Amino acid sequence: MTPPRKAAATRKSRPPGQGRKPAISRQDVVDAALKLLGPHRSVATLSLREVARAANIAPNSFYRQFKSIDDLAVALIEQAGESLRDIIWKARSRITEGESVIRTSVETFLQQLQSDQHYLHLLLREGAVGSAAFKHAVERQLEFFEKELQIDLIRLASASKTPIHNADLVSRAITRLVFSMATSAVELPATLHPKLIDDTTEMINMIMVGTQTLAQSQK
Amino acid sequence: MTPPRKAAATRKSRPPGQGRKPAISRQDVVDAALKLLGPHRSVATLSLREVARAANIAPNSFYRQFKSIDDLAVALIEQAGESLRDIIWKARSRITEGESVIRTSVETFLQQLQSDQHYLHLLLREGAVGSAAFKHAVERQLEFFEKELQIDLIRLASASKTPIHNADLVSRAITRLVFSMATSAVELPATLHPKLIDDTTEMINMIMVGTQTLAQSQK
DNA sequence: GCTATTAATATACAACTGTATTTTATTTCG
DNA sequence: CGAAATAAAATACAGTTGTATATTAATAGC
Repeated sequence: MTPPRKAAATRKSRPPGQGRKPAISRQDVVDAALKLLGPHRSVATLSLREVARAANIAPNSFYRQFKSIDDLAVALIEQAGESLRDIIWKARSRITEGESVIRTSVETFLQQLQSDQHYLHLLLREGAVGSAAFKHAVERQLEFFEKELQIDLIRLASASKTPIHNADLVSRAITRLVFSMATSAVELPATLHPKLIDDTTEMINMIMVGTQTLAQSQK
Repeated sequence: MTPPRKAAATRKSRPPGQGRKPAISRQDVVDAALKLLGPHRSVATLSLREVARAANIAPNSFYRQFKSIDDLAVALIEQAGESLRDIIWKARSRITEGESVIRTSVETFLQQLQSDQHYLHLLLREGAVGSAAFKHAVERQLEFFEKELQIDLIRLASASKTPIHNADLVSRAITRLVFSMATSAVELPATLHPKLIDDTTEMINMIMVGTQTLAQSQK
């Protein structure tokens, strides 16, 4: 379908001198890889030739876009991160009502996971396997998530006069928890998703109550 | 009356009919695979031939011990689970003092991770990639961990008169958190481990305070 | 000793992998 | 146009993979 957003031009567009016009773009290769992947297929199992086949290019043409499969994987992760940031944004815009911030966010997150352009799964599962560059790329995206969450938490705290203790740890813990639970969701039948949402919400709630209690007792 | 019998074989003792004596055991193959693995090598990258080579057997002899590489992987996970249970036991025996239960446990966990017989890493990282059987095996070991933790939590709660709310969710959340943080530890230089222990301890502390506060407010 | 039974190896094969080298196609500029 | 430059494909190669089939080795019971 439509890739969520055009990837920021990581490569500067070369000055169009003379020569043959490129027939395929980096994004074409990424899209081909994405078609191969899915909730149950790991990026580690992709071979260069297979991706090239899916993109309808000769094996060697792959090298013109990426220097290796790992390079491709990193690009995939970065796009997944963008997709994730979209989701956060969506969740935020759905709040504002009198509803529970936590629950709404968790729901949005898991809904997006189901609708699935194969993006999120990469971030969920593959942070601990693969090349160093790959792992680092995943770590970076998670940190973005944590950062944004932390800002939200602080804003929320000052708005509702409920103090917060160690906002950085809170956001980190919540991030880890949500990602871990979401990973389980992928393997679960959809009928159990509501319970998983309940559970996750409750876990986060514990952390929030905990940090608030600690903040008050230290005042 | 019972005739003296030879001690039970390691795994499946096959009825000792006639025929050639086995030269290698399942465990030999597992050990060979373990030597290949390590904190930065995923089980997904093991090939049957490579394992056979490491075990000094012909590729086809592998099939006598395991029906596939996935089968081997499941066996690895189960042994990792046993190792994990040893760690828990060790952590428990180190408590009893007046020290913090949480901190001592987290410390023991991470120390074991460093000393490393390559076992734990499997459980930490690979729960979301690989075959369905493999993922299920990992999930099962994590559930063991959760179960034991839950029992501990309940015992602790009734001993210290501090009530606990949703002990199952608490143990699940803590398990996920610890595993996630431990996964990060593997990639981190050892100098940062103390901070990571501090952080993890604090996160767990938040959850504990949260559940206790909730339990009291609901009384 | 002979034979049945099992264990392990040897050989073979087709498929696939990553990449080096060569060839062809297409475009732009002088 | 023709030359230069670039993109893509074609060809080739050495390596690995999983497994099917056939062969050899060793043991236990008769």
